Amino acid sequence: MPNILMIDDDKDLTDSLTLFFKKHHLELVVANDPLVGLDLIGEAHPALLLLDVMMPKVDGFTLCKQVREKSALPIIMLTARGKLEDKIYGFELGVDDYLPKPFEPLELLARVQALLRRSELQGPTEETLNMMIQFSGLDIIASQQRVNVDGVDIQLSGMEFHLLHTLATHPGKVFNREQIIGVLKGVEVDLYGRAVDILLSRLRQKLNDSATSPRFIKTIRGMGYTFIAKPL
Amino acid sequence: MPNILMIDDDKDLTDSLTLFFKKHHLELVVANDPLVGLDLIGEAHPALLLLDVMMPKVDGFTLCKQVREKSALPIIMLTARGKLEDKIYGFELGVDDYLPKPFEPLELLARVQALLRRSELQGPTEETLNMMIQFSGLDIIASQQRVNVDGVDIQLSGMEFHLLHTLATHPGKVFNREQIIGVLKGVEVDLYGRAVDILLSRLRQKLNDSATSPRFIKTIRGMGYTFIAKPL
DNA sequence: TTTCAGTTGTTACACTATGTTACCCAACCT
DNA sequence: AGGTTGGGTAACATAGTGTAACAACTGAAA
Repeated sequence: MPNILMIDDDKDLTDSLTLFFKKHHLELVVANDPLVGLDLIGEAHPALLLLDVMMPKVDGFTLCKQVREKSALPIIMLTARGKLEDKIYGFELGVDDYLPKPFEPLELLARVQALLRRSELQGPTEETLNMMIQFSGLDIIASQQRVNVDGVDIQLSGMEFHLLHTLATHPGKVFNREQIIGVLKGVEVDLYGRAVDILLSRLRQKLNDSATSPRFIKTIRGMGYTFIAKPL
Repeated sequence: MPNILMIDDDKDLTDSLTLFFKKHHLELVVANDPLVGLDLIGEAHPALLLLDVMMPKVDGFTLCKQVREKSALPIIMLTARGKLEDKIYGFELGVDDYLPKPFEPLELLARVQALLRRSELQGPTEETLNMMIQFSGLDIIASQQRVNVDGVDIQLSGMEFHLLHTLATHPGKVFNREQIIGVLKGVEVDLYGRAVDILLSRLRQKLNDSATSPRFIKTIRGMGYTFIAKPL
């Protein structure tokens, strides 16, 4: 179930599209405030971004630039400015498609699906392939799901790796259990037992880490867990 | 230099666009006859297809269908028929973008570049299909269906090869079992047993790979399989 | 046609990753 | 201190995966 983030201050539009997309088995996550939207990209991990141009505070072009600095997230730009120069400018910023308002919801849907179809075939980029996350005593080779502690390769299960990767890419950020479950399972679980704790416990064992005097993952009582390894 | 195939019977248009694209460092290969165009796809190995809808002999929709049966070649449809239903129909056939005539050449160029940008991230272009795919310890020669592991040629069955090729051209992408069955059989099947698992198991044996500490194909529990070989 | 070899699918059972329960301890309160 | 809460993890329960062994299919040769 791919989820799609729409950043647009027009609440009427976002409301009606949410409904429309749901009918077609797509989940639309909405941010009516562009700054909130930017945060949501990191949290909701959308498969595609629908971006309005004219918004208060930050305009869509600027937002687009910021997103593109970090990721190849598919973007469709929506705007009342249908002038050629605007379109060209949008495409130059790295937008994938540009649809002038007002548009038919069906056409938007078709374009969204076409772009998803195209980008789902996509593997990681060259940089991602060789990317390593390194800390003192801990190397994580993301593309191969390999982890090395103090020079020794260790074998993590899929979930353990995913969890470690998530924490390690956000050092210092405290994740609570719901967020962790959310990241690991996709977004929709609210009932869980101690699964996260056990997972953490097993991960620590394999990392040779201790709960009481942690080197990599620290427990924040009443809150969750956070990554504290020393940078290299 | 990516080359682009345009199939359109309007010679004035194709001539002027050829010139225009050349100015922008893109080579446009033209077929004014749709049947010739279909042949050219196999010969010129274009990176992208510009397709007119209304042509004598064969219409663009039919042509599009035929192309999509064989490949994921990026397609932009160009047509005077700008009605919603036409667009929807086009997208349903697997088109990537749909631009109503008359259009500004600059807009077409921007859309072509956007689509190339997107699909180049993606993995195999048509040319790649005939080339060698190489990873550390693994060579795949697609045109000859030959595979070499650590310097030793190994003998794969048709399905095993097809599977390996599919995974290897999308490193990092997780394929679930339905997708794998779909790719291998060409049909969407939802009933299946453990056929995929067995196929994988046999492939791993021949590749000298292990399920528990994989070098080439990793299992993602509850999801499917993904290719993780080290790039060369 | 039969026969054979190679390929693909099914069944069955072993194993592993993950989730649940339960109990204990540490941290944080009066 | 005693009590309460949240976290660590051992031990068990379950579901997803690996693969051996057999069955069915395919196509080529006899």
